[in-house]
Amino acid sequence: MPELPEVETIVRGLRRSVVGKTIAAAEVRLARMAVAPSGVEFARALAGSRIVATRRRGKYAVVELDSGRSLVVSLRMTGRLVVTPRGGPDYPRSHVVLRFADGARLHFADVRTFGRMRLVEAGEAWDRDLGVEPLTRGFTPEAFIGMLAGRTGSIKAFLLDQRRIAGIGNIYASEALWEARIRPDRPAGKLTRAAACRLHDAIVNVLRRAITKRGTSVDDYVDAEGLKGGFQNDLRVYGRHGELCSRCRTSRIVRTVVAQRGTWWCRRCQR
DNA sequence: CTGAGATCCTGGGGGC
DNA sequence: TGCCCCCAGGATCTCA
Repeated sequence: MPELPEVETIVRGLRRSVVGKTIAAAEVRLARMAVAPSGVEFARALAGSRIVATRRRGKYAVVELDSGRSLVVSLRMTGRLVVTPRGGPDYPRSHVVLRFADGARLHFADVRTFGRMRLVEAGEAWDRDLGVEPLTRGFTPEAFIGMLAGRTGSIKAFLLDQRRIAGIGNIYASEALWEARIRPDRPAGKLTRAAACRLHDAIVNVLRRAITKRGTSVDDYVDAEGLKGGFQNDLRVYGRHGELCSRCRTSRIVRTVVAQRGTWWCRRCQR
């Protein structure tokens, strides 16, 4: 599942490979893919535009066009944005294709077709419901503590809520909670100050380390070049139920369900 | 406001 | 071993 580090890696790859290119044609091959505006209008609006920048907001990839509009891409679970060279083979399950004037192509491929593409106008507040970016100055320990106050839901659910902090998904929520030694089902508002500070640091650290390793490939994720990430080798709990905890080396990692999501943690280390 | 459940879709894992 | 069934999972919408 592409989360913040994976989308950041994709966006950096796109920055190198497609910024400056002009879209000759856009093709929506699978009609039921959620593309806005729909159908012919989407293709017509993109044709002739030049890509001027790519960036990330939460788990969204943003492709900025010279028209001032932006193409906002949500990859959900299995979405991919992969660039193929002129004359190269087609890409599997490529449901939306941007063909550039130089022959290269940007593929929006998605096995489960949950991904979405949306063309937004200049200045449109498409991200108004997204919370703070965890890797910016605005995400301070004090800000985090303030956000937690009074929240009765689990800290795991809080971390997954994109309206609070944008970009954390199931993998990095589990990893950050392990690093901070906090039970995933603890009520968010009940964390001690010290625990909240540990979690704040853990979130920032795990996301940064994952970006350094170009993201986590546990199932479908690949970057814009079609390459897997490397952070799956650094995961301490996610998907590792039954294995000994690498910190206490006493307790085995368990899998429970918290906030309707599979959650991996160490009963001994995380309180 | 807040939390829970349904929804979408398919590969792959678990169960028999 | 092989086959079939079931279900995870992010965001969004509806409902209590």
